[in-house]
Amino acid sequence: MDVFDLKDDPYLKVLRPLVEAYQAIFQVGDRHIRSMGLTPPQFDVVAEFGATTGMTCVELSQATLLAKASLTGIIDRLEAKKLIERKTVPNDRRATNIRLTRKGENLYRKIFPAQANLMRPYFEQALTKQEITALQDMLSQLRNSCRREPLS
Amino acid sequence: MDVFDLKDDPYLKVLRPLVEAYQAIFQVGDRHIRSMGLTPPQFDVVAEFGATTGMTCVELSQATLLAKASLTGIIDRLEAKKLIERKTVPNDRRATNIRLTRKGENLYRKIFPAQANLMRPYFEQALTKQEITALQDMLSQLRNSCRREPLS
DNA sequence: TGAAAATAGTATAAGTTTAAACTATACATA
DNA sequence: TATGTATAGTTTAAACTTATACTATTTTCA
Repeated sequence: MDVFDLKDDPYLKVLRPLVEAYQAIFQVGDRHIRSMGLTPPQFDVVAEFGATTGMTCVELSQATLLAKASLTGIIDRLEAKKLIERKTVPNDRRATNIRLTRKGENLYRKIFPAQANLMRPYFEQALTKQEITALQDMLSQLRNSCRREPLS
Repeated sequence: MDVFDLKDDPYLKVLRPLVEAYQAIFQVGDRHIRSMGLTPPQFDVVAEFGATTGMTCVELSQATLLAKASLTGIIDRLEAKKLIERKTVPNDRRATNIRLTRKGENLYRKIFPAQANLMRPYFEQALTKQEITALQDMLSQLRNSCRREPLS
């Protein structure tokens, strides 16, 4: 076990601000999403379909960062609300094409811009354009580092 | 609804890197935590008790950022593992003092430094000291902004 | 070709999250 | 002091997450 001053530990320094920012951001957004009758993961799915003509479950999983196993239930409930539909894929009987219904598209056109408009001021009042770019870069660095094996 | 180029939207620019970094960081840490027989929230609770002589449920909730209602079950399971114990508080019969058992302290002394040592290299290889400080500041800004009402 | 390996989607179980309501106790103040 | 209000912790129900395993298909390649 290394000798290390915990007050200077980069992990411990970033962890709490990261969790607090993450929670605060989603607390604002989630309240709005729930008021529209969706749960946050359900919104993620609807939001992802934007201009597309549908995706398979695996593609949707990659796009939304939701686990494949979680999607089964989320899609079930969106289907029950008649917001999306599952269709068979011609050349692969394992796969499913999932897409918005007419009703789902209407909801998308309403809820997605509203969500972006709701969140934008919180970001604009907190950070300059340069800071946004810097933040974006540092978070990407961190993500890449954690996906690689560590040096030591 | 504002006219706005979505490609420049600070919210949309930061959101995905934030979620990806968050997931990648916790994916590394969580694997380690589970290998020690704890779930991530259970680890958070054990880690929080460090040098303390115990806390109430509300204090623990503030310290760990876990919801009060979630803590009931988490504490139940940690108590079943004999890692923490609930004791009554002298002057307030509503409150409960929660603290590590001997067994829980031993686990804490082992698992907390191990976790910090595991995560440190990923952060050190991703960001300089200055960047760590900048990241910390920007995340705090964002948190504060989201906790305030928006300007507009 | 035909068996092994990979893939798509679903199922399962344990644990967590959220919002909401509820119980018991403490506090405030009229 | 009585009564309303706040607080601590728990409970409930619905949805989600994770790891794991399973079914049905497709792909690979010996």
